[in-house]
Amino acid sequence: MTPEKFIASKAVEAVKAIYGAELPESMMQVGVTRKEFEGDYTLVVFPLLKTTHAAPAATGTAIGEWLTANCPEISSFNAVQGFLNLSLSNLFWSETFEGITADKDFGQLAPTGRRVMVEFSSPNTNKPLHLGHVRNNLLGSSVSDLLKAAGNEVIKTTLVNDRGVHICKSMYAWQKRFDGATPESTGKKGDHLVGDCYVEFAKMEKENPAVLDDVHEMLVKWEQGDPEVRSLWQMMNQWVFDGFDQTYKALGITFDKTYYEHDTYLLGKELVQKGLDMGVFVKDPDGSVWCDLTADGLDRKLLLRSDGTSVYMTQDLGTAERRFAEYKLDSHIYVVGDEQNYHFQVLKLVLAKLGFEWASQIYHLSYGMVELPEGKMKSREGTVVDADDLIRKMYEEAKATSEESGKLAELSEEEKDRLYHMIGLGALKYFILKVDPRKKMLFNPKESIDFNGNTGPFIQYTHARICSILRKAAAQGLEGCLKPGLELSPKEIRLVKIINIYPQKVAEAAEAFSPALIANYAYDLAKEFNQYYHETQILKEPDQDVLRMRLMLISTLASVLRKAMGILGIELPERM
RNA sequence: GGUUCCGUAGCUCAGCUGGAUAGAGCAACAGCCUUCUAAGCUGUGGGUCACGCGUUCGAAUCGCGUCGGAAUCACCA
Repeated sequence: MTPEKFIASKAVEAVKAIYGAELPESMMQVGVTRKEFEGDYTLVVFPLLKTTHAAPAATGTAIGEWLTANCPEISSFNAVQGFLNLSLSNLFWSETFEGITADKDFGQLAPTGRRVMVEFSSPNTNKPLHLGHVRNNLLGSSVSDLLKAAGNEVIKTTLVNDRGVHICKSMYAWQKRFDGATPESTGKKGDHLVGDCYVEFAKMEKENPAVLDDVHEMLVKWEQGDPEVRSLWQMMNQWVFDGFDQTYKALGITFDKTYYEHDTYLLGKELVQKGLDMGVFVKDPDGSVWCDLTADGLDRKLLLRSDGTSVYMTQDLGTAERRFAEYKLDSHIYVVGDEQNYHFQVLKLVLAKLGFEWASQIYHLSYGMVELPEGKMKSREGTVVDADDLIRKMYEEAKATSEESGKLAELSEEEKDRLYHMIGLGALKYFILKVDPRKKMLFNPKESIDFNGNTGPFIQYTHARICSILRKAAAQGLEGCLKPGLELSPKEIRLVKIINIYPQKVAEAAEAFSPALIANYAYDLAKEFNQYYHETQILKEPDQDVLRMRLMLISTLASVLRKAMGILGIELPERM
C-alpha cells in the first residue's frame, strides 16, 4: 500500500470518528507536500467541508489531531488554509526502506496474466534507417520492457515491408545504373547501397517518367514468381537485412518474431468474404469491396480493389486475426507514427464490425514525428538524419568528452570502447525517450545532444559516482546494512520517498505507454542523490551504523536507477 | 471543408485523473574542486501557461468558442 492510500484510509476513519460521517476513500485527496511546507503528504480538506460544516483550517486541525493521536505512523501535522500537511514518523520511513531492501524484485509488478504483442520498427527494405525509425525502435523496445516490468508477458515483433513498388524501384535502378555493385565491392553497408539505388531511381524518373512502367512490369513479374526478378529481390533484400542487423545491434534492439510482408500481404481476403456474408461490407458494381463507416463519422473504406487485389488495410485485418489466434493474445500494441491515426481508427472499427471481441484490445501507440528546425525530414532534400551516422557521432562525442575528463586511465582500450558506446547511446536514447511519445519532437543536428543536465550521461555519471563510493567502502571492508529503527535525516527520507514510488511509476508509465515518465523519474532520483552527495560525507561518517545505512541507501538507489534506465534500454557504467 | 492532435521561460521539455507562490535542463551571469568522480552542486535574472467565455471554494489542467500550427480523409503503403 502506498503512503497516500494509507493516509486516505486513515482520514476516512478520522472523519467517521469526529463527524460521524462515512465518506468514500476517493473523497480523500492526498498528495506529496510541496517543498515550501513542512510535512510529507498533504490532505486537501476542501472536499470535506460540506460534511464537516466547519472552516477549512478547523477541519484540518481536527483531523490532524485525531490522526496524530490514533496513528503511530503519523508524527505531526500543520494545517494551512484547506491543506493538512502530515509528517510520517521516522520509524515509518525506516521500515519502508527496510521493506524495499528486502524485496529482490522491487519494481517488478505482479503478473497480470496478460499476453501482449508489441509491433514496432517495421521498416521498408529500400533505404537505411533514419532518426524517425530510431524513435520508433526505441519506443517500441522500451514500451515492451515497460509492459514486462508491469507484469505482462510481451512478444516483440516487427513486420518487414519487403515487397512492393518501392522495392522494385531500387532493384530497377541497380540493374540499370550500378554495374553489378555489391556491398563487398563498394565497401558500403548494404542498406545504404540499396538506399543509393532508390535515390538514383528518383533521378531516372525525373529524366524519363516512362521508367515507372518498367517498374510496374517488374512488380507484376515479382508477383508471378519470375525467377530472375525474385533472385535479384532476394539478393538486395539480404543486403538490407544485413545492414539493418548492424543498426539494430548498435541500438540494442531485438525481436521475438519477425514477419515479412511477402508472407502476409495476401492475408485478410477471407475476412473480406466473411464481412460480405455478415452483411457488414458491401460490394460495388465494379467488384470493389467497401466498409461503410459514415455512421461512425468516417468515410467509406476500400478493402478490396475492383481487380480483386488487396490493399494495406486488408492485410492488416488478416495479420491481426492471425496473431490473436496463433498467440492467444490479450492485447496488441502497434507502435506507428501519428500520421497513421486514421488507419488504426479504421482498423479497430472494421475488426469490431467483423465481430472480434479483441478489437477493443488493439492500441495504436501513436507517436509524433521527429522534426528538424526546418521542418520535416525529406529524403529528396537530403535532410534525413541517418541512424548509423548519428550513432557514430554520439560515440565520437562521448569519446571526446571522456578523454577530456581523463578519468579512465585504468580501463583497457576494449573497455573504453564499450563505455563510449554506452554513453553515446545513453545520450541518444534518453534524448528521445524523455519526451512524451505522443508529442512531436525537435532535433537540431547543429547542436549536438547534450551530456549535461537532464540527460542520459548525467544519470550514468550519477551511477558511476555511487559505484565509486561503494568500491571505496568495500576496500575498507564496509558493506551496506540497515539497523532497524535507525534515525534518517530529512534528505534521506526524501530519497526513500522517491525510491518508494518507483513501482507506482512503472504502473503509471505502463498504463500510459510512456517511457518518458520513467525517464523523468530517473532524472529526479539522480538529481536528488547529487544534492545529497554534496551535503553529506558518506564515507567519513563516524557512526558505523549510520555509515552502513547510507551505503545501503545509495546502493539501493543505484539499483533502482539501473532498473529504470534498463526499461529505457540504457546501461549504466561503474565508472566514467 | 470533416476528423484528430498540438500551443507552458529566448530554446528543448516536465507538470494536465482540478489544489497552496507553474517546474527542470540548455543558453546568460555570479560562486564552489588540499573534501567520497566538477558529465556535479549553489545562487541570480527570465512566464498574460496562445486568446476569450464558462463550470468550481479553487483552472496550465475540465467544457465551449476564436486564433495559430501539424497530421489525415487514395482502387499508395
